[in-house]
Amino acid sequence: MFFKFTKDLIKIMFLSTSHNKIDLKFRVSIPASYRLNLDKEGEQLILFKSLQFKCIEGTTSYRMQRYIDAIDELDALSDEAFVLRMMMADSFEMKFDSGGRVIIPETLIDFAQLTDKAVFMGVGESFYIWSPSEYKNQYNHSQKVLKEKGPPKLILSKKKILKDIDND
Amino acid sequence: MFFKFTKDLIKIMFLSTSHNKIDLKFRVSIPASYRLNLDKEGEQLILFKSLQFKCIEGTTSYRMQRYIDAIDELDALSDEAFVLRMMMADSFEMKFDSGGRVIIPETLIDFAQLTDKAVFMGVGESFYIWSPSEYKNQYNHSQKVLKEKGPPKLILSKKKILKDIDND
DNA sequence: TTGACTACCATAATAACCCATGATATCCCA
DNA sequence: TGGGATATCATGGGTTATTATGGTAGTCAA
Repeated sequence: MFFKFTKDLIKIMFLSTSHNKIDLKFRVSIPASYRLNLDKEGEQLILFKSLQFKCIEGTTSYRMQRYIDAIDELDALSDEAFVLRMMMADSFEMKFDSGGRVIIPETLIDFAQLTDKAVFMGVGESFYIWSPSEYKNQYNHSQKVLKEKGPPKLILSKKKILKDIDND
Repeated sequence: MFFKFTKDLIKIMFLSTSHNKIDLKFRVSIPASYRLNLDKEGEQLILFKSLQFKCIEGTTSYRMQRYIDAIDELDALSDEAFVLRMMMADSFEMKFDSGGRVIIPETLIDFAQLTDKAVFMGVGESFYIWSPSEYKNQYNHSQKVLKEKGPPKLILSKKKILKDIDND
C-alpha cells in the first residue's frame, strides 16, 4: 500500500541526451521523448537560465512553481532572494510549432553561449541545454569524478543497508 | 505494511543469462523472463551506461525514479550530483515491438562495444548487457576470484540479516 | 512596403508497427 | 511416461508513422 503510494508520486522524467541543430531563426527541436512526457502530463515547458551552470534549464510549470516557492522561503530582502528573483525573471513559457520546435529567446541563447548546436541533457525532473563545448566540460568532469571516486554510494536506502552489512 | 514495503524493495526481477542477436537495425530481443517481470509490475525498462563496467545496465523506471529523487537531496554542485546527472543523461526509456525487442541507442552500443551479439546477465534488481568478449572477461575474473578466495560467505549472512530486517 | 514573426507544408532518415517463420519449450491425454 | 499438438521465443523483413530540419507563404505592426 505504502509502496503503491510512492509509485504514484512518480513524476515526469526527462532522460537521454541528444544533439540538435539551432537554425538561423533560433528554432530548435525539443527531443520527442521530452515532448511526449510534457503532453502526457498536460504540462507547459518553461525555459530559464540555470542557477548553477552556464546553460538553459527546461522544466515544467509545476516544478517552476516549486522553485518560486523555494525563493519565498528565503528572507525576502536578502541578496540571495534578489539574485534568484532576477534569474527567474528571465524564464519563458515555450510554444511549439507543428514540428515540435521552439524559438529560444535571445537572452537565453546569449546566456548559454549557444550558436548552431544545442545539447539536450535529461536529468530527471528537468533538462539542460548546453553548448557542445560546455556539455563536454560537464561530461569530462563527471567521468573524472567517477574514475577517482568510483560510483556514488548510498544512493538508494537499500544499497546503503547492504553496504553497511558488507563492511562488517 | 512495512513488510510489504521492504519486500518490494528487494524483489528479484532479473535472473539467468542469455545470448541474443543484435540485428542490422540494432534490434535485440529482451529475454522473455525479464519482460514478464516488467509486465507483471507494470514497469518501463530503462537502459543506461553502467557506472562500474563497460556494459549497459537495465532497470525499471521505478528504480530510476529513486535515483532522480536522490539528486534533489544532494548539493547540486557536489561530485555525486555530477555523476548522477550524467547517469540520467545516459539513460533511455525503451519501447518494445510486438516481438519483445528494443532498439539499443547508438551511444549505448558504442559504450559497451556491442556488435552482433549481446549477453544478458540478470543480477536481481537490474541486468547487464555485455559484449561476448567483455562478458567472458568478467566471467573468467569471477571464476579466478572464486578459486583464490573461495565462495563468498557474505551472501548467506547478508540474506539472513535482510530477513531479520524484514521481520522487524 | 519592409522587416520580423508565425503558422503551416516538404522531406530524408529513422523508428515503430505488423506479419511471418523456424526452433524450442510446454501442455495434455492416452 | 511418451510423443504429438500447441504455445512461446528469438529473429527476419516489409510498410507505415514519426522525427528533426529546411523552406515558404501569410500576418501584423511601423
